[in-house]
Amino acid sequence: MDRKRADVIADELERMILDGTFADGERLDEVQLAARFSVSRTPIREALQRLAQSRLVEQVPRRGVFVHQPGPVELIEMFEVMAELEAVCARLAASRITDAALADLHATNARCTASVEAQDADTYFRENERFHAIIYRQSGNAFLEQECLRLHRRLQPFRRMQLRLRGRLRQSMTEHEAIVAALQSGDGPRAAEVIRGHVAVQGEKFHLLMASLKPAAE
Amino acid sequence: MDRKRADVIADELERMILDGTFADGERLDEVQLAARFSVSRTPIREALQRLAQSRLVEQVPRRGVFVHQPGPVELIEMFEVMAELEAVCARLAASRITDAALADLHATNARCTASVEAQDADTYFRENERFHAIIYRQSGNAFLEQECLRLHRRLQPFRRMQLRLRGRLRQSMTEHEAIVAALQSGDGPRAAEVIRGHVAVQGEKFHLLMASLKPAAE
DNA sequence: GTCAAGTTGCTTGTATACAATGTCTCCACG
DNA sequence: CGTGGAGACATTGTATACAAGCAACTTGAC
Repeated sequence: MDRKRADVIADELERMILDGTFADGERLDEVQLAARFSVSRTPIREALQRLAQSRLVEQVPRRGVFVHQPGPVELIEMFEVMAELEAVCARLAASRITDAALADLHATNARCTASVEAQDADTYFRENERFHAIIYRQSGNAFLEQECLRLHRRLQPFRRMQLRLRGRLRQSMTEHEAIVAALQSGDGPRAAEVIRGHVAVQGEKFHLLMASLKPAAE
Repeated sequence: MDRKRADVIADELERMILDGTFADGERLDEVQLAARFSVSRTPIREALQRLAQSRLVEQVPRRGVFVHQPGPVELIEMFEVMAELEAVCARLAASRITDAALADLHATNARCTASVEAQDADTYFRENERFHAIIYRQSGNAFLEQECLRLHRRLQPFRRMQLRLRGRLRQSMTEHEAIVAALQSGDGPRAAEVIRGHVAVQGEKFHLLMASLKPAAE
């Protein structure tokens, strides 16, 4: 499947916005971007519209598009929704999960733990993502799975900041173990409860992190 | 705020797809639509891309866009997610809801019941939508509220089909009362449980309806 | 000196022209 | 008679030209 240029530009712009290349509230000029990517305005406009639907930019008619970095409140809210969605996935998965998926969860968790020991951040994130993706899939609800993947992807850059918190990773792995154990025993409510806390704490930790990084901001 | 042409066209196309004007799998020709709306291809393309992000149409590169009517399985899944999302809203709202909102819920419910008696379907749906919107809002999570409104809007046309089921509306109102009662007493888990069933049953009823309407289909 | 109105310039929204690509058909060859 | 390839056609993707609208600046009057 060959993607059209507008798609790769949308991904690139998304990456740039999430990386902080563009400041919050900054206006994205169509012609500048067109020149930057060596394309015409049309693909740029398509890309910007896609970003607008993801709420990464705000489109003001006849004024332009402005990048919309989610503020602390919005982030907390998004993490709260993510936690609830994952809790639903876990609850449903507890009764629907296959033995193969359980084995996969165990293996993924092992690789995840190993990467923590090895301080291999990239592998950690890849395996961590895989862990959660398996649970989404095992909810047995393809629509739910898609929604979870979408939100997970949007929150990903903010999860990365947690690397700086000492001891968080080890605690996180312990939670993963507890989740798998609950799933294995078919205890849906418990799995939901554990994973809800596991995800929600990320939002709270992020909050703390933000507060400590820019104490005088806002 | 004056919307641009592409926006109203997107809404119009969305309405047409949901109304069944376009069959599932039908290709939407850009030039035909352009002629139909008396605009150029550009606004049509923008509208189609918006619909593609809502999964109402599928965009195949170099092939065109095809309407994607959600099948029975996908619908069941969407209703399941809707039920879970509303359950989360109710649980959160139970501890955050204001007295004013509670009064509003009571009033809305009263109007809803009255419209059932008067067999005023339009009023019923408007008030029913308001009822659920209040709960979304009272979750205290603006992001969650937006997501709920999005999904609710997508499922709306399928909810309408339930009018044909005798006695469903009265049952539905009884459930509304139970939800309000749980919220008023601050019983989050109970409110969540009731509203989950209230929404999930719609998916199941819909399933029955589909099966009874086209028994030999598929 | 200040306020207001007109004009200019820049930006977005729309239309059309062009390019690239996929598909379908038709003809030739095995 | 079937199959494969080449070419034409149709459709999407991209570029550019044009129109419309808003904002800011300048200029003139009070």
